[in-house]
Amino acid sequence: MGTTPQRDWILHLDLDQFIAAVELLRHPELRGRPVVVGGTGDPTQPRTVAATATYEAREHGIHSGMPLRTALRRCPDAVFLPTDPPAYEAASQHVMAVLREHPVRVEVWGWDEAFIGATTNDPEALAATLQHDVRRRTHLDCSIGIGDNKHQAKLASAFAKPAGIYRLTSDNWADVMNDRPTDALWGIGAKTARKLAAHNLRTVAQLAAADPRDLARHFGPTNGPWYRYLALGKGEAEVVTTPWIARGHSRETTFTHDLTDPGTVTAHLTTLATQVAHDAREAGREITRVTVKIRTTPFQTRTRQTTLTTPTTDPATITEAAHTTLARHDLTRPVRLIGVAVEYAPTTSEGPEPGPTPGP
DNA sequence: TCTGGGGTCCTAGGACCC
DNA sequence: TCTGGGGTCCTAGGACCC
Repeated sequence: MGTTPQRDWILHLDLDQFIAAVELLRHPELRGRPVVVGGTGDPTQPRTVAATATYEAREHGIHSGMPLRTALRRCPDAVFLPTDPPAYEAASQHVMAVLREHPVRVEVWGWDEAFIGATTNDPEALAATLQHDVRRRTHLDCSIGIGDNKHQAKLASAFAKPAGIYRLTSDNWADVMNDRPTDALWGIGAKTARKLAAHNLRTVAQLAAADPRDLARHFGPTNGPWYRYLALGKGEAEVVTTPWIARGHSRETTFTHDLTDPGTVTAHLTTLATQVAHDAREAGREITRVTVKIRTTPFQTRTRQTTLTTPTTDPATITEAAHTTLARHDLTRPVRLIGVAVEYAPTTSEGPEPGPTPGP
């Protein structure tokens, strides 16, 4: 029989409709109905958006990110459920544990995604085995993309939906990708696609053929050449199984009604700063920088930051830094959102790690 | 469609030092 | 007196992703 030699592959597993799927497992009676998950589940609450919507809800034009009030208007019969992050975390961990029982390397990428490194001569057979096992053990469907690197595998899993398997490697990259718009690439969004189009770079093929020096001039020394690298179907191929070490942490709140009283603003800031300091202590991390984010009525967002003289875990120091940073904001307009973000000192065990994005 | 929350990385300009 | 060039750190903003 035809023997294909073993080699390394990157798989990308994407759980289909993850949040909706978890909710439907808990509420089987809702299967087949339009369901929208978001916020506290109250669709009359302003400034709350959908985390996800089932296929039945999508048929009414509802999609994730849409305000719940709009979703309610489009589909008054829809069922609205609150988000339950701990439930999704638990379901995610179950899936990841199932994957790790197989002879593969698993890199968790959020709740509903994972990159999988494997050495095999039949990646489709491996993908099918993983799909069946995840389905059998967790009752969740997933799509799996197969590639030579993470970028290819990630795009392939989208082509595999729903619950399928798709292979996108350097062999078929040009055939599959060349005529697609540049924002089909993982890392190029609407804004960058528009800027590229202004330079007559509309398709993946055009971007791949562009001069890297021109790209560097127009889009920056790192990003410009990186875009072409993406268009050529290249990407990171190393699967990192060690847990991710966070660079920082943040908490923010959008108020259903704008704050106009300065005392209320500072009170909310204290709450957020205390929370963030507590989170950092919980994680055993020292804080080096504090950023205060303010969004005012015409949806204008501003940040001010303070670098601490000494890294600290002391909540009083963090809260005080947040307040002096807030004082540098212009607070003449009603406040829609307050956020506090902190940056962590690198952990002593290892220095700064290379990020998941850009590279050469 | 009046627009969430939590992350990561890059860029550009200015300060400051050698 | 007027000039250079490099390096690093800090700040604010922006883009992208889940």
